[in-house]
Amino acid sequence: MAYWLMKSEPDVYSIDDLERDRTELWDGVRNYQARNFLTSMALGDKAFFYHSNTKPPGLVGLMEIVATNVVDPTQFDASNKYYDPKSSPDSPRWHTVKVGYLKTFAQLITLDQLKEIFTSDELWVVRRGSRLSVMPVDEAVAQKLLHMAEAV
DNA sequence: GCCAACGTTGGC
DNA sequence: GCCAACGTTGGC
Repeated sequence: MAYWLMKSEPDVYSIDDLERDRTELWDGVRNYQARNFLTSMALGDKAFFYHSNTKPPGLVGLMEIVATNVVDPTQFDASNKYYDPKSSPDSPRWHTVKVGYLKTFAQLITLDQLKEIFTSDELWVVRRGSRLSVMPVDEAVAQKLLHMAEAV
């Protein structure tokens, strides 16, 4: 089982929204590196939910991958923000996963804390200028994060 | 609101 | 295939 980190702006979709919805299709990723990580996810993998573009940014909870290699329907919808005219149903360009809610951390693990504890090699999200929205998290790093999330 | 980082596009 | 222009992300 692998661990991942997935970013979302809470104004667009937050951990509270996911808690309410229980599961959600993670649509709208239009970056090839992020997409490649999405397609390499397996059922039962877990993902840290990261709130970006908010104060303060950081890890807010944990999700589980409940469906893999799902064709992102927004790519075919001309009225959608994520419409991709170069993609076709015959050979869809964008695949994603469906995530399920596991838990909300008792307290946010802020980006500042992450920067104090991890190097940019250990955890890509602390890398300056990193805009990648989906990334792998090393097993040892994941265990540390889970421990931090439980300690109050 | 600013701006650095950086991915994508398109002219050549 | 290069690279300038442009658009987006996301911390601050």
